[in-house]
Amino acid sequence: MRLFLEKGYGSTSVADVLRAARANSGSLYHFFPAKHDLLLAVLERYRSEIEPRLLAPAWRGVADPIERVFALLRVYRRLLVETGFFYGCPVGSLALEIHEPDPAVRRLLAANFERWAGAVRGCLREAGDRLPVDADPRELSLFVLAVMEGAVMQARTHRSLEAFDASVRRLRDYFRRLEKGARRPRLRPAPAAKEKIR
Amino acid sequence: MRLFLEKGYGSTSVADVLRAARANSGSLYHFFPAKHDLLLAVLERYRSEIEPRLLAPAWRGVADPIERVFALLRVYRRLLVETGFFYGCPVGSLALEIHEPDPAVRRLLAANFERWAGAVRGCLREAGDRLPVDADPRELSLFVLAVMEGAVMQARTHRSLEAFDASVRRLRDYFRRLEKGARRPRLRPAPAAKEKIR
DNA sequence: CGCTTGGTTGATCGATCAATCAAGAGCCCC
DNA sequence: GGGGCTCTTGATTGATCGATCAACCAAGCG
Repeated sequence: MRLFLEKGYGSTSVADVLRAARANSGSLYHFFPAKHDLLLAVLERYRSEIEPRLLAPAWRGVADPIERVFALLRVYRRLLVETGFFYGCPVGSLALEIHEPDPAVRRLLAANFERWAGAVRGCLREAGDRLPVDADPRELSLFVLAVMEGAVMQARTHRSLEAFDASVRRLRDYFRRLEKGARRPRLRPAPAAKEKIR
Repeated sequence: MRLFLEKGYGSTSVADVLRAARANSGSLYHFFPAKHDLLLAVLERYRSEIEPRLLAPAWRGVADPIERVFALLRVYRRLLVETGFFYGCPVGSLALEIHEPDPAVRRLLAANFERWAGAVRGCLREAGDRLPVDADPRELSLFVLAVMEGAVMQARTHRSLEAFDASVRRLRDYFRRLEKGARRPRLRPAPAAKEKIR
């Protein structure tokens, strides 16, 4: 996982993996028939770790569903800073590196995106009527993912947070305007009869 | 350019280039000291072609500056469709593939982003007071680039336009709300005293 | 005609690539 | 103690990688 994140899939040789894992080629190939299966395993693990290793820490102490979206973005910001713009979103990097139309790999990349966006979607749904009815949570979640990936890409390229911070700020502005626009239908600020979905 | 776009830099062998160009290795290395310089030349050409080969056709017949932003996004949408989600943004793909901190390559990638975002920024400045004063054109242009790159990434991964269209729709919604919010200060629709910057 | 310059040819280099394989090690059950 | 199983060892394979090189070619010039 570390090597694919740092050097990408194609530029990581099996010898690199063997050295880092202090294993012999025979052992590796006993469990993974080909290098390709290593990528599949990495992508599966990323997917399974999105919830416990990414979302859970990011949302610790953050109850507000919309704030959670930005808390998630803050994790990527911190990752960029702490690694000197070396690590970005591993899934995004692999998604653009893999050009071959391998169905299994693409399905796993899509599953990673789907879980990420699905989590954001959950937040937006939880936000309920704070957002306008025409702000489809599904659309919005895909939009947030696009902004994150594009922002991380620019940050890594420029080795600067400017584009990242600018993008997050504009996204924040959008959400502010969405919330302001949603308050039109019901003007009563009373939180008493707030119906709970689910 | 075609090979780097289709297979990426690392997965394109010099032999691939030689075959496609019907040249011999000696000839290639006479002009390009190393494969690395091939990448530099490609990135320089991309940068110089942004204006004539991307912006000019995209904006033909589109006068409205804000519409031009979305006309630009439409080019990427068409590219995705016409190539069956094979081609995306070449600069974005290379930006995420190149992990080594090569200064020359990174500078050229950044220059490509800068020119793209700069063009969008020009549109936004031209839009003038149709946008709120607090909507910094620089921030907005980086935001638009992030959305484009993230949207293309998702489209290629899912082999579907859903995330792309959703992202563009949300960006459109954002601009609509920005325009609506900007109309507050000056309510007169008279275009007479419109001062022209530069 | 000889000589220079700019470019071409394609075999060849050592390194590295992903992947293989025969041999053996450790362990459990009988 | 011995068979059977899982897993490890590491040398080795053939292909491919980026890059080099001496030889060659054609146009230009005096």
